Amino acid sequence: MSSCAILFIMRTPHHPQVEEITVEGILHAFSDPVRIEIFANLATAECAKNCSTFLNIQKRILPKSTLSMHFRILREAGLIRSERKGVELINSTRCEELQDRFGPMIRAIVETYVKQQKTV
Amino acid sequence: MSSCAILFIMRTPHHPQVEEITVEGILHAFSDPVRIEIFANLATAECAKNCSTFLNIQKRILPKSTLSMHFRILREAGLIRSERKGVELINSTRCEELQDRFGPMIRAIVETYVKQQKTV
DNA sequence: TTCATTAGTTCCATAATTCCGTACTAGTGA
DNA sequence: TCACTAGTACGGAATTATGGAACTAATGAA
Repeated sequence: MSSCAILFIMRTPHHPQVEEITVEGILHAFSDPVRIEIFANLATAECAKNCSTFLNIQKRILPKSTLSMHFRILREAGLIRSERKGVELINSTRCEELQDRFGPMIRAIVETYVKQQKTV
Repeated sequence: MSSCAILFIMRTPHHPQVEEITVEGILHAFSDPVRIEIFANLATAECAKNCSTFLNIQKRILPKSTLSMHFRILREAGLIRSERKGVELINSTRCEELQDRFGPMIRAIVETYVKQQKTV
């Protein structure tokens, strides 16, 4: 049973319950330029995206392991959902679930960030 | 002239121009529980407060040097203004200056944080 | 003056995080 | 079975945070 749990670590990554999500956790996740860029991109995108979409981000190439870490932090903060589809991990925001408690805050952050990026 | 500048380092701490302030900087400043607590407290307070007001915060006693660093980060992110008044440093938010570019975001963050603290 | 006191800052050694190269696992398709 | 692709785990290097001790700057009393 425990070996089974270990086997599944790479299959279904852990997502916190909505009640476990905190403002501090969200703000820490957003405190990195790469992560807020990823989230803003996912939030304004038409469809979910895999991790490798972001290997090129903010004018530099990120190592896979670094990118993996950024996705883990966004996931553990409760901001995104990652689902395995074949060999890929498909990422989307959890905006609907977060709407009640964090909706206005997250929307304001993303809007302000996107507006800033346009002017720079 | 340069020695004069050095002399004044401990008198008037540096505050960035509004144009220099960034979303990432603000979110990094807010990513620490102590700092968001300080800012929320200043934002909802009737009057400006000195640093030592916060030596006791979040159920623990902070060393002066740590507190000093937290204020510096809030200041350098452009979130607060610190003005010397005698032996004290009087801190207040820069909400009015920030209103145009960051008002809605900061308000949403503080509101969400304050609401969370009430329920916990 | 000089001394004591208070409020913050700076310095620096240690602790904790983050970053990233390498080796790995898991799924797919030939 | 093998090669390939997508992503994770591990561990050391680089960076950042923490906090004690020594410091500066203002004030007020003797």
